[in-house]
Parts: sequence; C-alpha cells; structure tokens
Amino acid sequence: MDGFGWASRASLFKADTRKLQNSPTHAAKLNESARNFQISYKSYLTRISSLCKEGDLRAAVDLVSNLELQGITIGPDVYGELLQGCVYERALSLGQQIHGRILKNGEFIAKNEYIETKLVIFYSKCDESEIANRLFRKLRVQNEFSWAAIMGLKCRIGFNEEALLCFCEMHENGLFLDNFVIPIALKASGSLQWIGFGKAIHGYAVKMGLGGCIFVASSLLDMYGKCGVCGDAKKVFDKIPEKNIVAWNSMIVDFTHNGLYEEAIETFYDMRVEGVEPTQVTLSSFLSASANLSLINEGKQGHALAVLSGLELTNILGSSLINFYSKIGLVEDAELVFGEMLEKDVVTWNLLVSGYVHNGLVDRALGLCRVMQSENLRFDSVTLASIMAAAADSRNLKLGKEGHSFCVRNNLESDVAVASSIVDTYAKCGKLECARRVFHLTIKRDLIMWNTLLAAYAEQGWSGETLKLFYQMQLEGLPPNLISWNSVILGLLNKGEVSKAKDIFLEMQSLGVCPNLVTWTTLISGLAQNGLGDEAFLTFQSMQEAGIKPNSLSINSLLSACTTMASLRHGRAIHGYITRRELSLSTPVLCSLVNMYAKCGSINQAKRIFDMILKKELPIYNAMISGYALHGQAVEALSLFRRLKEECIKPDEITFTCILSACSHAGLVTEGLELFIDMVSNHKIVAQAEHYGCLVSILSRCHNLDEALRLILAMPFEPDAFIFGSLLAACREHPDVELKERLFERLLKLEPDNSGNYVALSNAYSAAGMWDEASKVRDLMKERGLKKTPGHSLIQIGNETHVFFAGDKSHSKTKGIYKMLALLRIEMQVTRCIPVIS
DNA sequence: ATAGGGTTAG
Repeated sequence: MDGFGWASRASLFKADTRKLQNSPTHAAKLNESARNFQISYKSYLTRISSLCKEGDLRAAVDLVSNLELQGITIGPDVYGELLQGCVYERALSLGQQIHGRILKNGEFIAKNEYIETKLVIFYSKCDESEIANRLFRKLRVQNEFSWAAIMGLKCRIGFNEEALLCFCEMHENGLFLDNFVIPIALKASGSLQWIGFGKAIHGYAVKMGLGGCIFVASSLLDMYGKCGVCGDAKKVFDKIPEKNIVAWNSMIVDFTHNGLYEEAIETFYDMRVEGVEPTQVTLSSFLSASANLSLINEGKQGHALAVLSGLELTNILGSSLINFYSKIGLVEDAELVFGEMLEKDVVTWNLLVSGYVHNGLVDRALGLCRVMQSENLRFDSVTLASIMAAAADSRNLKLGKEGHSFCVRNNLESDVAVASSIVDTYAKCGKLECARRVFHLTIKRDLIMWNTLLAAYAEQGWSGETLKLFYQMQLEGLPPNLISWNSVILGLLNKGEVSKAKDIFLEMQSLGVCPNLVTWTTLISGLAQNGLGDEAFLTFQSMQEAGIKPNSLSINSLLSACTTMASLRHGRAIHGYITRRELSLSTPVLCSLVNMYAKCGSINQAKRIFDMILKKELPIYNAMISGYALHGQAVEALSLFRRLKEECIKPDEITFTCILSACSHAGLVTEGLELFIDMVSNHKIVAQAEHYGCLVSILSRCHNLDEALRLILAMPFEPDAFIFGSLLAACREHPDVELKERLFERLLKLEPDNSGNYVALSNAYSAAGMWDEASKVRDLMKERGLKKTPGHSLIQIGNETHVFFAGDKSHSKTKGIYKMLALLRIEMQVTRCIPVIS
C-alpha cells in the first residue's frame, strides 16, 4: 500500500471515463467536462502556486493528491510549482517525495525539460551536490537555468574555481551568459579574489548591455570590494542611476571590509540624505565602522536608528552592537544588548568574551567561557584566540598551557590567529623557548605571527635575534609592516644600541615607511631609558613637527622618561604641556604625574596633584604611597593607607608592596609585620617575592638577621636576588664572613638571564662595600647583552631632597652610585639616602 | 546580489 492511494485513483479514473462514454449526450458532456476541467485545472494551478509561495507546502500537496483522486491528470506545471515551493522552503524530504511521484507518473512528466531543470534547481538549492550534479550531467538540454543552479551550488559550497569553469563551459556551449549567471560568476571571482576574471566579466556584461541591471551592478560592487579595489567599486556605484538598498549596502560593506571606515560612514550619511531606509546589513556595517574609529556618537546613533526603524534584534545586529559597545569601552552596554538578545550563537558569545579581554576584564571573560561550556556551546578558534589573549594579558601561564592543550586536542592550533596568540602567551609568560617552538611548528605563518615573535625578541632586548628574524621573514617573501619595524627599533633600544636604532628609524623612512605614534614613543622612551633624556625631548619636538599628536599613552611614556632621567625640569614641562593642550587627565596620566614628581624629588608637588583629584582610585593611592615610601615618609604613607581603608577601597598587592617598602625604609618593624599579616590573612593576597623582600629588609635593618633568615627558609618559593641583596646589605658589618660568602654563592647560582638578578647582585656588592665586584657584575651583565638600567637616587640632605643620577659617566668614574653616596654621606652629612633602581 | 567575531608593536 503506498501512501498516496495511486491504485484507487487509477481505478476511479477508469470508471469515470466509462460512465462518460456510455452516456447518450456523450459528445456534449465531454466538451463541457473538458471546458470545466480546463477552468478548474487553471484555478487549481493558481491556488497551488500561491500556496507554495505562502510556504504552505503541505496544503499544496494535499490539493494535488485530491485532484489525483478525482482522476485529474497532473501536468508538469503543477509538479514544477510544488518543486518551486520546496525550493523556497528548502524542503528536501518533501521534494524527494514529489520527485518519487514524478518518476511513478511516467516519462511524460519525468522527461519534461521544465521538470528536469526544476529538479536540478531543487537539489542544488538544497546543497545536495552529488544528486544535483548527476541529474545535471544527464540532462538532454542544459539551459541557462540549470547552469545557473549548478554554478550557484558550487559557489555556495566554496568550489569557486569549478563554478567559474562552468561559466566558461556554458559560454563554449554557445549559451548566453545572462544576468542570472553573471552575478554568480562575479561572486566566485570575488571569493577567489581573481580581479582579472572579475574585470573580464565586467567588460562582457557592459558589451552585452547588462551593465544597467541592478543585480549585475551590485555583484560588481561586491566583487571589487572583495578584491580590495574600492575605487573601482565606487566607480560602478556612482554609475548606478537608481540605487537600491542592496547597492547602498554593498558599497558600505566594501568600505568597511577594506578598512575605509570614514568612507563607509560618509556613504551611510549619503544614503540617509537620499531617504533610503537602512536595514540590518546597513547598520551592522555602520556600527562596525564606528567601532573601529571609536566614534561613540555615531555608533549610538546607529543603535537608536535600529530601534526607531523597528529592526529586530537579530544575531547579526545584536553582535554588531556588542562589538561596538565593547570596542569603545562601554562593557555594561554590551552586556545589556547581550541580555536582550533572544537568539545567540557562538559569534555573539565570542564577541562578549573578547570584549571583556579588550577591557582588561580577564576574570569575567573566563567566567563567560565557563557559562558557554555549561550551555553546551562549542569553543571555536575565535573563542580560543580570545582566551589565549586573556592568558597573555594576565601573564597566566597555567591558563595558557590549558588553552594550548585544548587547541591541540581540538585541532585549533593550525589556525594562524590561534597559533599567534599561543606564541604571544608563551612569550609574555617568559617562556621564549616554547614560543619559538610553537612558531616553528606552525606551517602557515602570516605577518602577524612573525610580528608576534619579533615583538617577543624585541621585548627581551635580543636585538640580534630580532634582526635575524626581520631579515628571514623578508627572505621568505613576507614584507614587514610598520609594526615589524617598530619592534626592531624597540629591540635595539632595549639592548642599548641607540645609534643602530636611530639608523633603522632613518632606514624605514627612506623606504617609504612612515613612523607612527608608536614608533616615536618607542624612540623617545628608549632614548630616555638609555640615559639620553635631552635627546628624548628633542625627539618629542620632532614628533610634533611631524604632525603626530601624543595620546595619553605617549604622555605617560614621556613622564616616565622624566622619571628615569630624574629630571624635574622636563617633568614640569610635560605637566605644562598637558595643561596647555587641555589633554584629558585620565587615571594613568595622573598616576604618572604623581609618580614623576615623587621620583624627581618633589613630594610636595606630588601631594598637590593627589589632593586635586576628586575621585581617587586605587592606582592613585598606590602612586602616592609609593612616593612617600621613596621619600622615607613612612608616617604619611601609613596615614594614607588608613584613609584608603576608610574610603572602603580594597588595597591590592601593589599597595602592600609600597606600604611595606615604606616601613622597610623607616625601619618600622611592628607595623611592617602587622601589614604583612593583614595582607595574607585579611585580604587573602598571596605574598610575592617583593613582599618577602621588604619583610627581610625590615628585619635585617634592625639587625634581626636570625629572624630574617628563618623567614627566608619558611618562604614557599626560592628566594630571589632582591631578598639576598637585602640580607647582604644588612650583614655588611656582620662579623660572620662565612655567612656572607655563602650568601654570595647562592646569589651567583640564580637564573643568569634575569637582569634583575645582576642589578641586585651588583647592588649587594656595593652595599657591602665591595666596589670592584659590583663593577665586575655590571660589566658581565653588559657582556651578556642584558638590558642595563641606570638607576638614580634621592638623597635627603637636611630638609631638601636631591636627585643623583647614575648615568654611564658617573658610573665608570665612581664605580657606582653607591660609592658616590658613601662619599657624600661623609662629606655632606646625608641624613637619608634612598636608592631607586628603575 | 548585500550581513556580525579572534591573533602582533610603545
């Protein structure tokens, strides 16, 4: 028994025919019946067609079954309509049932050209590649429609070359390449970025008089945009007399995809002037452009417009809004949109995750990832790239390793973006060897990946490795971009090779690469860190002459340059610059100002800035407490610490480092110990090496060496150079020579690549009065290519604070600032001497 | 015919 009652339908039909033949008014009745049949068949066809268009396929099929039961022969046109209905709805299984009926009804229907073509279209639209191709190849007549269907299919499933081969074959077979196949061929050319092929089609279309077709024109726009030639796209766009919404959208999308955000926004406004209503497509691109230019008002306008136009908050629109809000830093608004969205996919979730990472909210990003897992959403490569960025950002090696192994288990590490983020994470966590290994294991490396490793080497000051990599990438046919050049400059400056860095700076310009704000800032802070403060300021002037405006980050680096140089004069100049230009006084800038004044010796000015700030955040407090610590004003530091607690601001580990160091300088043993306990037990902060270092220093300074040694033994990790340094400083006058020697031995065994250890060792020797050894350590450090950090000291003589700068010259002459200070201590009766190692 | 996401430098 078949489901459609074929057998009963056939017998009914036979009976009806017999009745008609036996009737006396046979001829008349036959004629009338035929006419009625004609009328009813036509009306049925119309009804079926409209049912199919409305999407009520079931009703259409039922109607056809009814007709068949009435014994009416169903023609190809009806089956065609049904198949078209299945095409609209992508109803594969129903279409296959109809295909079955067609085959059972015999060759008359099945071999009809219209039906054969419709079947190819149906299977193509349902992405049934194999069936569609088989049917297509068996066709007796391959017409424009079936070619278009098969090309569309190949294009959709990414077989763009094959689609274009079909296009050529169609042409060779003498078929007219019409305005249905041309858009498909253009789409394939665009996806392949075959600009030559696309242009040839453009020429053909114009010659054949299809240039005016809006479908062809929009496809041309899309193709030129995908090939990265927005100029040509714009030319096509301008020639369209009656632009529809798709044309406008395509133009805006082209600009956005090619980074021409200003142009995208301008086109959007042109469209508004023309009175064309925006769609989801328009607004998502507009929002993307606004996000990339940080145009807060424009993006908000876009959001308002979407609401006013009554657009549904779909995945696409919602995602664009989340992207916009998180890129401009309004994370809460991004969260609101996320909460309002009814349907969310992995892109939506990823956007919020990366939004959190971008705004430094690593914990929230990871929390969201956990929610994603509980909702059974699969992490994809984009999720992992964000997670790894979070690991890199927070220097979380454990998370980095977990993420890396997840990528390996799920075959995500072959993705370049993911691989780059893994390299970056290992590099930022100090695992350069791992970073290098992942880099070399990655087969397809892009520019970003090269730049990631380049930046890692540069950060370490491995200028030789940096340069080698820089030339190697060019040998492999990858031209460096501005970021690559900037890293090379940074690498040289971090190594102290100032003149080579300046050579590279000139070389890049002679090759037509224009330095940007990052280049200038790198150069300025590099010069300052290498003790060339005046040159740094001259370079700042050149930067302004080149028309580059500083942002808050570069202002900060200038201020830290002043701090490194211990130049109050330059610091004041920058402060004046900020005031004159009315630059925004963001929290980081204010911190740097407080820090600069404190480290340049003017604690009073630092306090004035501090008092000026109405809403004081934790970093501001930290900066001020650190300033007091530096000036040995432990009482003030402690009172500020109390005020912080009164204002219900939670101190962090930096706060404790500062306040403990203040106690250490002032020799406040009880307070120091209490603070340490407060930190560990009340604030649940895990004590780091610096905290133990301060404690050791506090104990050592009051000659409680035994207690200090006990503390070191109880520490949960290996003591570092700073701790040994504190101990050595304390036991300078200790009679136990053997103890000193043992400590020195331990110090020498510490990790050799860490420049901090050398500095501490050299300081320890100096503090112990062993000038020659201190000098030897410094030389050894230089020999091994480690970054040399010149220090400066604040010396309080009477009521005045003086800054002494240990540049290269004074260092070689006096064998270190500590010797100079020791001399000063005798000659000038220094009341307090606070060395600062930057 | 047009549509949203990730990775690099101070």
